[in-house]
Amino acid sequence: MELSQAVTALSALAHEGRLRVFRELVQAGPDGLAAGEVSRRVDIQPNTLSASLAVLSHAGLVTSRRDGRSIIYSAAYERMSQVLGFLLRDCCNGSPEICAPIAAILNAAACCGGSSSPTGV
Amino acid sequence: MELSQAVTALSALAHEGRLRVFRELVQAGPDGLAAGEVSRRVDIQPNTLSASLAVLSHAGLVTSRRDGRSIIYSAAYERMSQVLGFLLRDCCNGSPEICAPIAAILNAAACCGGSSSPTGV
DNA sequence: TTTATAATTCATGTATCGTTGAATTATGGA
DNA sequence: TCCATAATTCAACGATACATGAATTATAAA
Repeated sequence: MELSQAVTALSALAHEGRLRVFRELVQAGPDGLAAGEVSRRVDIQPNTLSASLAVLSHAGLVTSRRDGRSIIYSAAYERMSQVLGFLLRDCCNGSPEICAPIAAILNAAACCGGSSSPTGV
Repeated sequence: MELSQAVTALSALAHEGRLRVFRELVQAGPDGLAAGEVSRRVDIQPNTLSASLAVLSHAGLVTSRRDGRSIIYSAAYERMSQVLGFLLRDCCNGSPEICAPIAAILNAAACCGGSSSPTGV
């Protein structure tokens, strides 16, 4: 991932409405949600939401597919992990002990990061 | 971490110059760098850099201390991990298998996340 | 005290972003 | 075909963010 791509993704998330939308999709899981359903859940007008989804989509953070009259949006989990990986890259250059706690917090937040041993922190 | 704090942090990082500055500090380690040294390394004018560092500082992503005529800036590793954790929270609600790859990438990026077994991915 | 260095603050002009109402496109059902 | 629903696009106005040059504060050395 390049710097400009990371900036685009971070910019997309650096907005209250868009961050709420993104997290709603992240929590919704891989099946995603119709735009109208997102609009109702986060209480954002359809046209405003459409602009927000366009920004997230342009940043590669969500994908979409049509289903009848609805358009279903889903979080792009892989892209999200690339962005987070970019922020962490070389984080402990020269002093590995610094970012060990970071890895621990991330393992805890990613509820399925059970591949790491809790005691190893 | 609250939504508004996350937005503030993401906004601070959603800028090419500031992101370069932040990563430079992340890679520099806990000892940090003097503002002037950062200015030289990322090739940004002192006054512009000062504004960037102020934004990062306000977002809690860097800390500073005076040393003689210099002011030393350091990355706030804990804050960074809080932000990343916020983005990941509840990411696999209902389908844990989805975010397993995310945890794997993060463990790889955080070079010291060696507590997880590579084969466990 | 005077001078030089390090960094910040301030004012300003420009550019970009974000929301909204109205109009438009696309699909499904009567 | 005609109508209703779902979502997007467009134009426009207001607000916010950015970079820069000049001035200011803080520290150290002569």
